[in-house]
Amino acid sequence: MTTGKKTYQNTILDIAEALKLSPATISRALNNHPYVKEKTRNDVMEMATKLGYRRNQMASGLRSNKTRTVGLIIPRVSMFFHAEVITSIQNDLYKHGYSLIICQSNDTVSMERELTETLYASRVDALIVACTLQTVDFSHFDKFIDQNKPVIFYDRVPVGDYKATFIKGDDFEGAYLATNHLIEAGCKQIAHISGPLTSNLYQARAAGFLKAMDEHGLPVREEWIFHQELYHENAFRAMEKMFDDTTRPDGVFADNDTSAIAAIGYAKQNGIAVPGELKIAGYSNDPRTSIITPSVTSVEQFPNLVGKKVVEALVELLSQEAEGLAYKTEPVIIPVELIVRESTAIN
Amino acid sequence: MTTGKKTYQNTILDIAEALKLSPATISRALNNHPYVKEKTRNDVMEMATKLGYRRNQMASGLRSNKTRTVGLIIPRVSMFFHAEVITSIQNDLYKHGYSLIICQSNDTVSMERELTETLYASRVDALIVACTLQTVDFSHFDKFIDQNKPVIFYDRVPVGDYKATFIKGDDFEGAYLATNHLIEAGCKQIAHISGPLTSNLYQARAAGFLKAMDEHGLPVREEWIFHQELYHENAFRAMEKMFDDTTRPDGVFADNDTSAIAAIGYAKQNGIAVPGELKIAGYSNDPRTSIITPSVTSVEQFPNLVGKKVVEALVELLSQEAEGLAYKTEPVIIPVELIVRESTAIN
DNA sequence: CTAATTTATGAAAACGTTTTCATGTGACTG
DNA sequence: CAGTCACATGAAAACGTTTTCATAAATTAG
Repeated sequence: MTTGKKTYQNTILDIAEALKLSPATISRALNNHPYVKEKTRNDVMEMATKLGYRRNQMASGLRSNKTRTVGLIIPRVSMFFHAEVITSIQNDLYKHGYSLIICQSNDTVSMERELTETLYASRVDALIVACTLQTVDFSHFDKFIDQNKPVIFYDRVPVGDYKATFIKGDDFEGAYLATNHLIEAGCKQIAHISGPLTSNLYQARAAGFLKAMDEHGLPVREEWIFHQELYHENAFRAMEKMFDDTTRPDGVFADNDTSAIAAIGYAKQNGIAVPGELKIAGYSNDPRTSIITPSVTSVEQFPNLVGKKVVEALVELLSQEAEGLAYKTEPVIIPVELIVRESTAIN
Repeated sequence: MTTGKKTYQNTILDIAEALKLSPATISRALNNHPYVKEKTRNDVMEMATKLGYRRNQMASGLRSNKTRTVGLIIPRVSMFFHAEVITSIQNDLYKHGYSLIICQSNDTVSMERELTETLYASRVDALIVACTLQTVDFSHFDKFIDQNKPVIFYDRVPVGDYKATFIKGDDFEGAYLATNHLIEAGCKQIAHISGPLTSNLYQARAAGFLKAMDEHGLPVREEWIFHQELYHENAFRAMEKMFDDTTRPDGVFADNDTSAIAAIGYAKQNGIAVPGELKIAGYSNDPRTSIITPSVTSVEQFPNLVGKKVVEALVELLSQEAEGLAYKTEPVIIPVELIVRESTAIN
């Protein structure tokens, strides 16, 4: 090798030089600009692949102020529902030429804040967020909103007004369906293991639960309504409390499947027959629900559909761009479906 | 507002102007360059937060040829093992100031190729890969290797020599332990539901299985060794084949838990007692294994440890950088542990 | 007290694109 | 056939940093 040129890293200038054209033309050819001759475009494309050229996103992003990258903040990738949503989002987004930076807040507000900053520094074109259960102040997202960069919330969304796009499940309906189903299966004394009321999810589910109870004129026992982090141990302890009494529930509606599974576990350990003495329903249709014995009735949330809708909205917002309004005024509501299994069978 | 300046997007120049300093000094202050007065640094920091300044990664990356971003390619985020690994990687990486771009190959080679190109275009500083089960040609990663950018493979790694860093589980040992355990529990006729032999994983596990069988002088029936995609239906069909015969296996070692669970399902449907007539062991210690009845013996792979080791190696490689060799010559082997449950209990 | 060195800052170039503006074709219009 | 207009290209500026080089100020050495 005589000319001591750099070994790899081919740029637009290398193509320009090779073809005796200006870098401007190369750029235009690569970006499908209309004013470039068919032949020129072909030449450029050919030379580009020949030289193994790859656009430098840094340079491109700096100049055009677009990164073709979207940031995603979720509590944890290892939660079944979110894992499915991500898979769907990432695959769909890729088809539209966008990359995804996935970040986990570990369900803490401070981390969510930091990540928002980091993603802002990376100048992502948009943000997709399933926020923390404790997030009630959303000002850390203002930076994006102010710059007209779309922010899409899914599943866990801000309550109240906010200049962002909302894609959410029909949590009210889900809870209503499940509770109704328990009642129709014969339950008269139903407990509700729910999450923190800071989140829209559990507000809606609590309401759905109460509506069903109310419609059937069933009394609601305050001590049987739990608002707590939906961990296995918490649910187990809730069960202990409920059953440490002479009047016992004959139905439990849990706001996630981990809690429902914990309830099943408690029942097994204490010789309580499910569904004979106690019926249990969960939420999310986690794969575990169909495997455990007895299998657990649960509410399907269609994570793939959620992902699809998120990307749909995003692509629309990113394409119109200039025309103000970087958000959709109406929330998209994803339907739910009750999957009935053994844990709520009629005796 | 009289001066029609841009509303947000504060840059280093804005700080410079506000403090009557040059942009160079601001940059140095922000990057902890030694030659900057204590007071100056403080002033800069203060003004930076006051103006809500955030470094523009595009510009920074373009100039310094560093993005502080790492690319990750995995088959699917929704696989339990990988979800756990990602969580661990992402959290650890974040502590070192790196972001992660997560991509899914959907376990297809062509997608893996494309994603590698995309991540190259984004000029990520390094690549973490759990490759496809069918990836036998690794030339698409050469672009990174040639430019001395670290490539770290975990779990599914290239067989043979390749200038990259390997973090892998002790698959041979895992299979050996599981098979041994089945034998010691009394099994004499053991089947093996394994994955495609293109992958290092299943080569090693096949070998471990055979070693254990051999050591105990047990015969291996060719028709009971399956190399196939490890899906539920495939495993179910394998079970049908095995049990459609007069001589039936009394033990099944499956290379993942989905297959083991399918085996349990088949046994349940056909009235075969587990562990009475048939003992079953799986691989990965998926949460489902401890929930199903009977619970399934499985091999724990310590995904968190895998993630930790990946980041450890990466940070080391990225820090030495200049000193050639962007890979570790010795693979890191993550130990495994057999988790014994009901499905292999002695009768 | 001067010379050499270290510390602190600024000016300006550089990174690889995209985009505005200018310019030159050739084709169409009236 | 002159004037307008769509097409095709190039020159050069711009994006916001980092970094090299130069220089000034402060410190140390001799």
